[in-house]
Amino acid sequence: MPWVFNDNMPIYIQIMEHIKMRIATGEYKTGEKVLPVRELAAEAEVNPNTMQKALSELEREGLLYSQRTSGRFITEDSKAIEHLKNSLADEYISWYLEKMTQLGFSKNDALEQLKININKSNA
Amino acid sequence: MPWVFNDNMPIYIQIMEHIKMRIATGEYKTGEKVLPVRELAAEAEVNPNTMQKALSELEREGLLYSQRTSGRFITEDSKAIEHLKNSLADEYISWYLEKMTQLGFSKNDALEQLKININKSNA
DNA sequence: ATCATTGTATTAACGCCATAGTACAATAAT
DNA sequence: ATTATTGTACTATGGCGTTAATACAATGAT
Repeated sequence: MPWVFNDNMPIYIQIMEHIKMRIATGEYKTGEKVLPVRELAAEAEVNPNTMQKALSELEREGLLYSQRTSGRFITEDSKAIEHLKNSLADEYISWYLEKMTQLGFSKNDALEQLKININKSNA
Repeated sequence: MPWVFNDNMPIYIQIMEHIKMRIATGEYKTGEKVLPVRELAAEAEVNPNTMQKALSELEREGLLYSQRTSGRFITEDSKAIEHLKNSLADEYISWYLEKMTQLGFSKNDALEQLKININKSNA
């Protein structure tokens, strides 16, 4: 499965978001070992240095930890993972409301437009 | 009113979005003259070259046009402006649904979470 | 003990973004 | 006619992101 990046944001930031998403949804499980940097880099078709940068940032944020030579693992702090999922969701909701408000929609309009879009794609 | 930028995207891209928003909402009206590059740059606290880049990109997209020395103007194509507003809204909606879906929410969950957030902030 | 695997560090090169400073061409204002 | 204003172009500099290539240290596997 190819990792998709866009050009207006640093790749390493997008990798971080990608991995956060996988942790938040439980696709990467608590304490689970992740693939070695070099393999992840190959999978994402990215330079190992770039992957390393993303991973060490995630480590700094406490979502991963590495053991010198046995590999790198997802945090065992399940509260942190729960918190991650909630804060991502909050982030997305706030962003949506903010943008729609800037566009001139009220909050209820923003809700309505979402409803309409969902119903449309169900038809 | 200070223009707010974040660090993970080129400033000129963010300026483009900022101005698109103003055009879409009608804050900048059809055919209206916009401030000279240098003044916009000063207002945004950005280098004139950066503002120039954003403006010429918007011109390439047909949202602005410039007359050699009399200044720069908002497009008079009101259909394009209407289309801009719709496509921005669609973009925001799709993005929200996509992210929430990736996080493991169903579309209806995404709707519910939005409702909850709106009610919370009204309380 | 040896070897492969792991995370990590370092150096070099290139491109894009942003700033700074300067200049020019066309036109509007006087 | 002269001047100010406008968009535009150009050069140089610095920083960050990305790739490439290489190397080292620690440990697990054999």
